[in-house]
Parts: sequence; structure tokens; C-alpha cells
Amino acid sequence: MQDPLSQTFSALADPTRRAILARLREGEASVTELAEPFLSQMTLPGVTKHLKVLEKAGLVTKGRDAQWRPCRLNPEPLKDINEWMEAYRAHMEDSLDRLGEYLKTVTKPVTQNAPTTPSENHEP
Amino acid sequence: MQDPLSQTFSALADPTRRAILARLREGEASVTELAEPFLSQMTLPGVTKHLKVLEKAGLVTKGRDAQWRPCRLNPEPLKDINEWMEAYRAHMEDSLDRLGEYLKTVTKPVTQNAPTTPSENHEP
DNA sequence: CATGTAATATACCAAGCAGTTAATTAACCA
DNA sequence: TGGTTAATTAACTGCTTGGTATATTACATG
Repeated sequence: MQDPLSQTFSALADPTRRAILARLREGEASVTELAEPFLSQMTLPGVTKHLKVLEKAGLVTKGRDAQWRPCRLNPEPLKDINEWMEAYRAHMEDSLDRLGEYLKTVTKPVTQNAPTTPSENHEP
Repeated sequence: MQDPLSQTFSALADPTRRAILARLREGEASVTELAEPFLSQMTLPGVTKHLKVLEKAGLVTKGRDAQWRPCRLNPEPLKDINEWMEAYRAHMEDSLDRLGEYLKTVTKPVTQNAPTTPSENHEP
């Protein structure tokens, strides 16, 4: 049993599942419709499993229409992530500022001394 | 090898790791300092492993000061998550509206239902 | 009723992960 | 030099995860 936030994060930690969510942004879809783009890489039960993960995380809800299970996006859990991120927003902007200043010092004349350890930029 | 976004999400899908990040928001800390709050539930190598996950995801960078490895928060990967969430922001507001309307319909009659379990929030 | 379609359940496997204990590296200090 | 502290590595375990093939349930219609 995981806490809800962990469950949401881990549900999102898979490109197939994120693609399913992206598809659902455009509206309801049945399981086979959702599965269709992946059937070259994965079987239908595979997709069903991914859907179940999303469902357990509360990101997707399934209805019933005869033999179809129309799936809908439920963005509620994303709000919790959004809220969690809030605390880091200032840091994100800070590091943007630092990058800006770093770039300034780098593009300025040679007389400027070395910036405070650019520290390997992971992703440029 | 995972795509970077999946790697970030999955790094965040653990309460210990999120707590470490939260601690790092307040500034640099050595591994033992970071580990201290968890040592009742987990050994030091356990924490080291979590740190390595965060490091691989690019969320934490380690420096060196003699025998210490001062760790710092690197919020860069969070920007990607933020960007990813952008596409869902409209949906979140939509569902907020729906919640608002739902509450309106619910708060009309006398049947004020109980608040949905405050649920101890781990990280403020 | 028999058949086709939508979806899930079951049982299994390989790989990865969270955690442990014990050993090891690396730096400082006296 | 030897001892202490900081941190990592190695080797192992149990559990979860992502995927499969196969079987099964549920519904609609000829």
C-alpha cells in the first residue's frame, strides 16, 4: 500500500501510461481504442494492466456501455502533484535566474572571474 | 534506460526520496545529515541508494568536501514535469469548476456531509 | 442458441527495486 | 602509523512490475 502521492507519481512514471492519459485528454475512449496505438508493441492484456494502474491511482475512471468500458480522464490526482510542486516553484525560478546570470557572465568580457562552479549542467 | 521524464517521476514516487528533497530545499546537507531522520526505519546504505536514484534522475547533485559529500537540490528536472503538467492544467480547472458546482448542489440541503478525511499530509 | 466482439482474469516469467549485512574506500587526526 | 568518521560497494533476499499466452466472462445479434 502506497501513499496516494507516490501512487500517482509512479503511475505517471511510464510512457505508455502517459500516452494513454494524453489520448484521454481528447475525450472518452474504449479500451480497444486506447490500446490501438500500442498493439504493435504490446498485447491487449498489457494495456488493460496499464489502465488498471491508472485506475487505481485515480487518474482514469471506467464506465460501462454494454460490452464497452468507456474510459475518462480524472485529473484530480494531478492537483496533488501540482500542490506538491508548489514548494519547489521558487527553486525552479531561482535556478533559471542563476542560469541567466551565468550566461551573462559567460558572454561578457574575459575580465569576469569564473562563475560559482557551473557544476556540470545535466541537461543543457 | 528510461526516458528522463519517467525517471524523474519514478524518483519522486517514494516518500523517503521526497522527504530528502524537502530537506534539501532548506540548503545543502551531507549524506549522514540527510539520513539522520530515517535511521530509525532504514540503514545508511539504504539512504545512499535513495540518494543515488535522485542523483541519476538529476534531482540532486553531490559535491565533495574532504570526507563529506554535500548534497544539493537541482530543481531542473522538475521543470520538465511542470511543463508536462501544463497540458492538464485546463482539465484540472475544469474539474475544479465541476467540484464547485457539485458543492453548490450539496451544500444546499441540510445534509452537510463529513469532510473527506483530512489525510495526514506527509509533506507540507 | 451459436457466434463474434470487448474486456478481464489467471498463471507464469524475467527484470528491477527496496532493503539488509558486511566489507571497503577515502579522508582526517593524533 | 593506526584509529575514527563519512560514505560507498558488494552480495544477497523478498517483493513488485511489465510483459506474455491462454482461458473466461459478458454482451449483442444472426
